[in-house]
Amino acid sequence: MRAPTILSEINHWLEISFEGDFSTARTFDCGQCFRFGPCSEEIPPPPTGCKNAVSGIAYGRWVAFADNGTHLFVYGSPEDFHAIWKQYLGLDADYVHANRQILHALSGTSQQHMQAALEASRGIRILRQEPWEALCSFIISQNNNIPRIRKIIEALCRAYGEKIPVGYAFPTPAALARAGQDAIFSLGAGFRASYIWEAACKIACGEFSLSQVQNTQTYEEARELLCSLRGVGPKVSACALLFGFGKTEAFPIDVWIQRVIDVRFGGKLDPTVFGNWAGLAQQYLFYYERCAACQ
DNA sequence: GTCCAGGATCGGA
DNA sequence: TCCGATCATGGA
Repeated sequence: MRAPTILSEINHWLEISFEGDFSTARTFDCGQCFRFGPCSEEIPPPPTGCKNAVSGIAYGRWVAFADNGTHLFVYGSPEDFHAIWKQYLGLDADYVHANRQILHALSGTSQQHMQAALEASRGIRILRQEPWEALCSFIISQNNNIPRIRKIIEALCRAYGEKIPVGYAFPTPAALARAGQDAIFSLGAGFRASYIWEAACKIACGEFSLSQVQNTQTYEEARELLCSLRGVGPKVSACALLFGFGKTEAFPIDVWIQRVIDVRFGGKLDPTVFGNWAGLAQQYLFYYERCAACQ
């Protein structure tokens, strides 16, 4: 595939050329990350033709993204684009191939449903988030709704994240370990506070290694490691591995995905048919089903 | 007041 | 192994 390249730079907006599709709105509104929203900061507007600019914080940096349907625009330095955002946005992965693989894994009505899901979700990319942020975020997500997940995460960042030029970084495990379980509870985390605090303590003191999860030989091994943490089960571990560890074969099954499988795939869908891109197929189905529910 | 939210844990059958 | 209750909280 053709490597993503910077075409121009105007008012700190980098214009990026890349292969495949990219939708800013869908990528940041499909429930995989919780720290991005409509760009309200006073910065130069993105070049003409752009809509749905979003901004947020990842890897300890404030950043904004926008697109005009064909090109992507990144508000940041070329150095950060190559060092961080290229990978973060999945521009280094072959989505043309991925989409083909996902569709060809199915046939008949199953393939038609997947085709519809892909069209509805076109341009969604699986973000490569920081492992701890993804793990912690999806621990918070359990039996919770997205607006409140965002609210709890923002409270955590404001209270225990490092202050950066615009906003706050996601708090480190050490910072949350020091904060204590009661403090995390008081920010609105509810029964999840003990899960967050215990995981933070184990990581901070070295009893649990995120890099060991990253470097396991098999996916199953990584999943078992994460599930050894209290408050981390099949769904949370799969989301963390997919969005935080770049393990795109993960296929998180929540109530929405289970509904898709029951209603559109006759009650059974084997994720392994999508190979290394099961997670992307899952995200298409998730967005598709949630959109259908909104209309 | 009731129900639900990108679930996981625990106790009892 | 399976199943239901329970876990905080806030918005609909």
